[in-house]
Amino acid sequence: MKHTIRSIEGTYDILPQSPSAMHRAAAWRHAEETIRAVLERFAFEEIRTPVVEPLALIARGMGGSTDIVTKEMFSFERGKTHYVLRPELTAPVMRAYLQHHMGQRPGEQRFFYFGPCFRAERPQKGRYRQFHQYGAEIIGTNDARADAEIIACTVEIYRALGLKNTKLRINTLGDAASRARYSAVLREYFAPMKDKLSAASQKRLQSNPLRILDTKLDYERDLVRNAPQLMTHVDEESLNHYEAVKAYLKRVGIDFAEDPFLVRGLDYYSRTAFEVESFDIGAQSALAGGGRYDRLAEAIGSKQAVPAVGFAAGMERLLLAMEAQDVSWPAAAPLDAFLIGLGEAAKAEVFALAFQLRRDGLHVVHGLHNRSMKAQMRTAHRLRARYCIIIGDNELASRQAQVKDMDQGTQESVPFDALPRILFSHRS
RNA sequence: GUGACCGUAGCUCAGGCGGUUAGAGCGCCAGGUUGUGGCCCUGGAGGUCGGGGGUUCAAGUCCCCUCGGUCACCCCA
Repeated sequence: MKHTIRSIEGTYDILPQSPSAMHRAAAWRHAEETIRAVLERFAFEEIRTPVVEPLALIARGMGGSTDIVTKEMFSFERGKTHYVLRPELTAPVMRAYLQHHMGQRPGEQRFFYFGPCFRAERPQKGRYRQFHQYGAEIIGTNDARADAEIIACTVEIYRALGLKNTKLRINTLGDAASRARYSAVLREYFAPMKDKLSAASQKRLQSNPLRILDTKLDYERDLVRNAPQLMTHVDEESLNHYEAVKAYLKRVGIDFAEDPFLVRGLDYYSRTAFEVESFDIGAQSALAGGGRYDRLAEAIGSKQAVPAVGFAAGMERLLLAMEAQDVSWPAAAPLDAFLIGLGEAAKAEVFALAFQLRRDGLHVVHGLHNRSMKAQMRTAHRLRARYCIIIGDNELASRQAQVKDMDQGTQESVPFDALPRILFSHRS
């Protein structure tokens, strides 16, 4: 409680033991392994990109009017280079795709990622300054099946984890042109009632009127309710695309709700937009979100348009939801044996024996403190060791260890070289 | 960035209107067996009461500042 150095605000440690799933390594591993298994069944390939990226990638990729870019970036400069700790992974993945000319590989490209992201927001439940996202992208096709497959994969992961009490909402934003037309219509609609809008929404009127639609302020919702519908301004091709996506989802039995006011916050989205919400994790309820982003590649410098669709999901929120629903994870591998050496010569023997048993594939530990036998037995018990192996002068002389079964309380004499066989035989 | 609540041992928490050596339970360590765990008993270590300043004869307790935590707004995964 003195001036020990602490972790930075909004960051946290994941520990071997913790009552909360989010702070417990075993829960993370279980979630990660399940996620990877599903993603790999969907034929996504893992991609890993740097934690730092050029500022311009994020600023141009996500859009200059987004909150993330204008006030939530951890950025710094050295020399002439402006760096940013990545706030998300879609733009970096697209960057890698373009940089390595991955469009030259056969067919559309399917990637998944997992890693830390950074946003300088005020921490609260489900929101941290360093947080973790996993997600997947299908790059190189505008086929509606790609959209449907991304959405299906997003929810399939929750099914695989046994997560319930979630809701999938979908919408279409139309193409770039229809989105621009609709923005103009909205500006006209809201202009007369400008002074009734919140300060934030008044700014959005200029920068991105669509964002006013998903306001959470009650008095704004009333105004929004009567606003012109996005759907009536969406281009026909996008509407057809949307209908196709919905049909594919129905075909595989994915439940969804259409939400005409669902507008994703990032500028690069067009056409399909979707979000998965949990009702168990507080105000930051979005477990995952995504959509089509056919304009991102050009925004970050590609000469050609590259159609793409993807999702991103939050690990912390997933773990909070798992915890709320008592989703369990496999217990850690049990300890096969705890070795106790009494006397210097025996301790040396135990050290070597432990090494050999580990090489044989057994999970063993021996105490490194010079403590009493009683204390070591107690430790063995607390570590839930299946066996205790005791070696003193007598055992050293006869090359026979005392092997105590910690469940039965029985004890027998076992030759050193028979130890692996005995320990393995009692595994189950 | 804004707001509310909170900050006493490793953990969970007690500490009426300020009063002298700051407590409990659990955990940890040791002893009760010259080489044996769980239960029980005994003892011990561990706190500059988040930090700084102020009021007062006296501050864990009151005031101010500050740093953290939690939750919400906002925004998003």
